[in-house]
Amino acid sequence: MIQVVPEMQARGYHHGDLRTALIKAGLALLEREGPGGVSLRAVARQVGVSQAAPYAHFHSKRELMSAIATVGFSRLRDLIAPLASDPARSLSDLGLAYLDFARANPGLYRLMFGSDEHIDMRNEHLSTASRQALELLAMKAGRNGSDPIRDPGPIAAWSLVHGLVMLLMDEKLPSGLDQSMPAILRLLEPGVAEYVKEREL
Amino acid sequence: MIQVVPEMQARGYHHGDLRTALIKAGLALLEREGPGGVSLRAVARQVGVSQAAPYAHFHSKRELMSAIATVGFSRLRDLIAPLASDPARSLSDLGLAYLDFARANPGLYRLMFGSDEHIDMRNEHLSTASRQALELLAMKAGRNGSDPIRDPGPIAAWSLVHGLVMLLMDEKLPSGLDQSMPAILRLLEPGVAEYVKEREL
DNA sequence: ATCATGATCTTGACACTGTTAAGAACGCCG
DNA sequence: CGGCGTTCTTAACAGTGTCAAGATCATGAT
Repeated sequence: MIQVVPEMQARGYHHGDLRTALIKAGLALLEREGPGGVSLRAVARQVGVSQAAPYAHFHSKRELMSAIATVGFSRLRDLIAPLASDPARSLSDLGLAYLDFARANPGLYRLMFGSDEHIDMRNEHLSTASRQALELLAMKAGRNGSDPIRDPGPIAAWSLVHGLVMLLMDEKLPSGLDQSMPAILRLLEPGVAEYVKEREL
Repeated sequence: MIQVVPEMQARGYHHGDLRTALIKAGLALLEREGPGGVSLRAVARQVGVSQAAPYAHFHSKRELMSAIATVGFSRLRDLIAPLASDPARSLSDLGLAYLDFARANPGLYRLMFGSDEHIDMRNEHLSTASRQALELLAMKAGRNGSDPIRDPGPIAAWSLVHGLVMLLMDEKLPSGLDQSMPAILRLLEPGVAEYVKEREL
């Protein structure tokens, strides 16, 4: 027997692929309960191992959560990548796609873009996955060659969408706003155009 | 002796004013550690009472946190109240004041406007304090008589400022943006004006 | 083929958390 | 002065993240 790759052989003392199983179970629990509701022990229970088993693969709960957030950023990148970067409609279209992602994965979004109490942005995999997704997003959203640091346009756009996502998820806004989203997102475009014209960029 | 109000008599078996002392200590701990770092036992320890003492004044930790958030909304209302409601500059000025409040009390802001895992919006005091502050804010920001439900302007404005606050607090944005804030906030005004003109309001 | 080694997993424990029960100490009203 | 309700303490429970010790397994070296 020439090393049968242990796919899906969850029987016996050794699990076989505990690391990814923990991440998958964590993702499920995350969407069901939110970031605060994920407990390492519950994830282990779900997978059918003891409470301390995860520590063979993650130094801490925070590291598991960081791994989960990492797959979140990969998903976001894959979702953004095929979108056209039409400079005219890009802002609101990108905003809608971003919004869809957040509303389809609220727990994951909160984990990725919330406070760093649950994840560790110094984690290498996480920080590169995050950078890749956000740089792609900035590339599709910004005018080519603009300085994303000083340019208020992209910052305002991201803030607007992020704030909208958060307020919607936390139910701080009245319900039934779904068809207003495009109009809300487009409100920024005249201001950005005007800013660009004034600075003659 | 006509009922000497027990101010500041923290000695003996009975504390004297434990309820407000807990709220005050909770506020301090909240700003030092964030909402997730506040523990009922730590607050009790700070005040010098046993772990179960708070339960004479609050049914649960969530109720203490709700009381803390309530003073947060009162503070916000008092801070917004004296501001002029100049319809021309109101949006960005209000936004700057709101932003100042959030950055001066990041833990409190997160508690007030974050997810409802820590506070209970069905709490009567909290919901009225919240409503008062937000209605005042909407009144100062909105055109008089506009329907705040369907009008995308106020929603976009709140979302923009809230998102900006969150991204700044969570250090997702590059540093040194302070002087860009007015420009960022003003980016919404042309779009709102245009929207109003189109609808001929 | 055996064996040692390192990776993986279990059991048991520790300190911490929110919360409740039982009872002690206190202020106040009759 | 006596009872009573409020306030507070101690003790306990289940849950958490984390670590230490040890058991089990897979695999490479001999």
